[in-house]
Amino acid sequence: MERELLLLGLLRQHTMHGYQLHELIDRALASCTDLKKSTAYFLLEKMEKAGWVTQTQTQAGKRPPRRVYQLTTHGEAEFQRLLRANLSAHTPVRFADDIGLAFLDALKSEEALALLAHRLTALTAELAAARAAPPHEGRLQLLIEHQRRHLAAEVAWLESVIAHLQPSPASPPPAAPVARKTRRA
Amino acid sequence: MERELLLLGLLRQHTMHGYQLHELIDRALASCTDLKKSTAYFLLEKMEKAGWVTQTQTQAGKRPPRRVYQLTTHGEAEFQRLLRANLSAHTPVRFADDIGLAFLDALKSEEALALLAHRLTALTAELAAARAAPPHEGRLQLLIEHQRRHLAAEVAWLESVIAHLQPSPASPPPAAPVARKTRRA
DNA sequence: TTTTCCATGTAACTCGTTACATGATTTC
DNA sequence: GAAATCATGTAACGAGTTACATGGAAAA
Repeated sequence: MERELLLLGLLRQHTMHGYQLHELIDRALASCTDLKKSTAYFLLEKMEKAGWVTQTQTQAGKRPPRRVYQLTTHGEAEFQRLLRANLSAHTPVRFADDIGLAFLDALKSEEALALLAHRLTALTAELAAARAAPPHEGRLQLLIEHQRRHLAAEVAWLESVIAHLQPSPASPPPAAPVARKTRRA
Repeated sequence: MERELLLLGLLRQHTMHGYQLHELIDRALASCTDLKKSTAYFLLEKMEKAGWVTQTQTQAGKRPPRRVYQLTTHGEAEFQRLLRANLSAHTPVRFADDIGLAFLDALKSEEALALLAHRLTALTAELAAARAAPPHEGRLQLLIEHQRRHLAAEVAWLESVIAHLQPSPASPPPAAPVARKTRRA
């Protein structure tokens, strides 16, 4: 529901059309969240059907008319509801790219280190990008700040993993896939 | 692909059936990742079709036969491929529950604080749970450790947000859908 | 004049979850 | 004898992405 919340929250401040919303999110919030164009359009349509927003066409030359959206009273109520739900709950974070760490020993430690070094580069670049982003108005700054803190912590973490990985030797696969005899109940 | 990687990695160590895999993940890795039963079964079937694993039935009384899976050579190759991809890349993390923070000003600060306090409770509980989890073998411990570190950082972050939120007064909705006199940019 | 930007949309697809169904077996 | 556990599955749905299609306007 957080995408709906985002759209409603933005629309609450200014009426906007889909392209505009997508662009705003893509520019200002790229480091924190993302919302594909198709998703934005889809969601806006859905919210209109649900009566959360209304739509007003404004023509500009002969291009596709802008569908400018505006919150309804019902939409405002939904916003309040979603906001409270969002603020009061914590959504656990899953680190998809941690899974590989569980199987580090499947690789020679040199290679593992090289791969993690590569990851560290990517991570550092992301942190740099997040730091480079211009300051944002009001509470938006909170999100950016959070992301920065988080990324910095991730860099530190990854560096420590790499550091602790140095002294271990190579280990070949533990249980070969060809093995036949092995059976377990 | 990280779910496939996880299954392959576990199957590489011991041959196992779906129920067993799900249980292992649900018990040992609950704080780091999750994998629903249906997903596990589905993935195993998919991987079998793809030739990454083979399946051996073992009957136990009259219950549904255990389908015990084992890596093939092809599966081992895939595992290696997925592992490298996983280790070398960084997957950006999105904090879904940050969105609400952007719109904190839509609520009276008392209420915002109460909601965030509620979130903090949930977060603290999660941290406690992560800390309570028993130590795990080998590299698995890395994941647990990461999650713990992360959660601790999140607690600190949330506490700082709450602390900085204290001194600000109430602010009514900035641009009401019904159109009031009050407007702010 | 060619590229980029504006502005919309649709269809197919992937991934994963929910909810349901089955039936033996062990535990209380 | 009831409840939890073992062990499998299926069907429907939901959310979101990808890739595609359209066409005028502005900028290079």
